[in-house]
Amino acid sequence: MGRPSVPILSKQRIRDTALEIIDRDGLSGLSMRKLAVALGVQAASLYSHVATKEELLHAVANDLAEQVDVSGFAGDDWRAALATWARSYRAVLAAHPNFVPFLAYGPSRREASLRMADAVHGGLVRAGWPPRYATMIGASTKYLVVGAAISSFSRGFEDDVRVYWDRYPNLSQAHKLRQYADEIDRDSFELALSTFLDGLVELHAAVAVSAAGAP
Amino acid sequence: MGRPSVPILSKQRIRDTALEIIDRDGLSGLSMRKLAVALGVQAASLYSHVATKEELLHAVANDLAEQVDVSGFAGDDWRAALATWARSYRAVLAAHPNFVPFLAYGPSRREASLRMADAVHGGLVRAGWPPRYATMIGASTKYLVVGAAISSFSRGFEDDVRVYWDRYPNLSQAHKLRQYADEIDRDSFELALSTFLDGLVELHAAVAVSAAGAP
DNA sequence: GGATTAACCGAACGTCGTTAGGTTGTACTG
DNA sequence: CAGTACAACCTAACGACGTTCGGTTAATCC
Repeated sequence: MGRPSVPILSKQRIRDTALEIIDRDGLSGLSMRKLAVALGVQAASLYSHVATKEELLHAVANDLAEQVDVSGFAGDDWRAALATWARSYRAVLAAHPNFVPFLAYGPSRREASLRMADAVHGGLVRAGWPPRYATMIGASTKYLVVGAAISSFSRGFEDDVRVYWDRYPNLSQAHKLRQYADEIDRDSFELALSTFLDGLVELHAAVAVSAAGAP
Repeated sequence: MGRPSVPILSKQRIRDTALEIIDRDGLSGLSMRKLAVALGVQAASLYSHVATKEELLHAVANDLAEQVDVSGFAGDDWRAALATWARSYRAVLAAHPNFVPFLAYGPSRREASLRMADAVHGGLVRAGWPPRYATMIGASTKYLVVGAAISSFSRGFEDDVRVYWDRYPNLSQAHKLRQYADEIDRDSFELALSTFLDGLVELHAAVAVSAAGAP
């Protein structure tokens, strides 16, 4: 066959198609061969553009991290910025539930994840939080988001639904159970988030460095 | 050849050895062949005791879930029970960091997980929480625990920060270095947990069903 | 003591990620 | 404008994986 007149592959197209397959067939449903077929190519050809499957997945993760909204940390309302960040983060993960488990392997070497962490930390310090608190708050919020994503979206709610079933016998229709689970998940997340942020507001008054904070 | 005089394998020994390999070599470091070698047996022999590798991993997960302490929910201090549960849950996951990512696939059909969820839910309802709040509080707490476990134990970005720390000025904190990472993780978790629980105490006063709650 | 079953083995199947080496088109060099 | 370099795809194969099939032998049951 040889080289095509116009290139068939590009790193971006490979990443996009990989995410499509993951969304459709699950994380373990993605193989380099299946990905190659979806791109109209042989599996070996992918390795001209991608070093390894794992690197590809990290690149996909990086694309997703880029979609998280950290713009709020440029402003002066740190509570709103945290809330926006957390909800946006969660929304991105919820849009690709099958991919969430991969994030469990940590944000190693992902540019966008580090940029995100940097924006959060900088915004909080600028709002008067001592650096150590800024670090902890960023970590805690991420715990909530990632924990919610993993516990909820990634196919695990089947058994939780059974528990809900016992507690709420009026929900006897299976299709409503799914709806209800989503609602419970969102409400649980919002409960934890708002409780956490409210607590932080009190804490801020006690520990904030006023020099960098209010005008 | 043939059947041994005294059985070499047992389900429990297979599970224990599998967890040992995961702890040592990581989740992807466990293969049925390697597991068989560790047990002094051929790979095919495992399938007399275990239907599939995934089922084996779920069984291991079930063993771990059994170690989580939900005894507090038998008492009448729901806040202490929640705190004990969360810390115990986290400790179990921290003891087997390489296994945490598997939990991302959800606790489907794990008896011990269901028992745990049931104990939590029952304890909270007995303390006067409306069932819907009991469900949400259980979910929220689990978010925190699982999120903390995944974000922290399973390959955090301590090493990478060393690589990137000149490029991201807000991240160049000594807090992120490896020797402080564990401390930061624990403190972040405790910050989120105590803030959450404190918020719940206020909420309890507003929504609790007094009939079932206090004496 | 003969049949059944439990426990392990050897060999194989199909799939996986990945690599080596080929072929052909495009782009640059003299 | 010929020649070379390289880029982008190919075919073929490697070793490891989860799993299955059909043995072989020891314990167990009637």
